Amino acid sequence: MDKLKMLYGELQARGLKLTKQRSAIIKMLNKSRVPLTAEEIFLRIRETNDNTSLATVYRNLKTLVTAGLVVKTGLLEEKVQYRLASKPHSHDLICLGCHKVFELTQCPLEHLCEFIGQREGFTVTEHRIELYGYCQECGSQGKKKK
Amino acid sequence: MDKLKMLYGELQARGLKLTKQRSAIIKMLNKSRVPLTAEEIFLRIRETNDNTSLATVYRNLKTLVTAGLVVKTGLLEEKVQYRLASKPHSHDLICLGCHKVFELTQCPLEHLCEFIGQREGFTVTEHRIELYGYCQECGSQGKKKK
DNA sequence: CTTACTGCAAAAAGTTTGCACCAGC
DNA sequence: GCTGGTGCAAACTTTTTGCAGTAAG
Repeated sequence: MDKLKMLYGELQARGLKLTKQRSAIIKMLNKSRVPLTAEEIFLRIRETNDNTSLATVYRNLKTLVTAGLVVKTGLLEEKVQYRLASKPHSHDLICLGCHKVFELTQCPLEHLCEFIGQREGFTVTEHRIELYGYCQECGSQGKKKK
Repeated sequence: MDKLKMLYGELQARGLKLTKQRSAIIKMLNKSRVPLTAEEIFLRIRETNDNTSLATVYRNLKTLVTAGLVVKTGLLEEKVQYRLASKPHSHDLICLGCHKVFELTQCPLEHLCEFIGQREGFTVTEHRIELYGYCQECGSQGKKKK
């Protein structure tokens, strides 16, 4: 729950209010092992927090992405998904079987980035890595998905 | 133009026909330095190739993505974009200034992947890396975008 | 109090689909 | 010729917006 406090701090630092709906969205994303679509967030929030509108979810996701607290994913999926931005430089291991997301706490590119940038004459300011495959549980089944 | 031939071969190998529209889409993606949205492709194709429908562009993009010839990108942009799948394991340097995409011909993760996978108990079958920053021309301007 | 945030309903944007016709192989 | 591909228009899904009312700081 420490992470949540930090996030709330981030919000206030940017002059954003901490509304019931906004905090619900953040909590939901924080709780989920899997990235969520806007609609999924909406549905889950609604279970506890009665009248909440999908429009608000969209508005907040946009705000949070702009604020850098949330990132989009899901290029391999049908729909755009959202998840909390990870701590600086952790990346994702995404299981094609169960769709869980495992975080790499150590960035494998950290040191490579500068080097690559220099070689290509490019100033790398940000990077995104997604590793796809199968986690231990989904193991070698391989074809399981869908 | 060698690349195009290869792609066409890929198509036929999968029993997909090489229609005028399909080839136009591929050429367009091949020509562009920047990933394109479905609509952009449609508009550009239409300039030369009269009556073409947006629906066909969507259908083909879907087919091509499934066939593995095209990939989605654009998590940092508003809309989903498409580009030709790169040769096995090249990755992207994406300029935040001019939006051009530079390809890394050498995969920095190649050897790291297995290692990471093992350490995390994860079988990595695929990965996606996007490096963002500024290319030489856009250089240190830094704030240029928008 | 002030200003940002919200819900609702309506609108816009993006994507898919049914159908009759057409074109690669 | 057969089968998959296409254009068009309509349907659908996803996302955005205007507005009046509400709540956080």
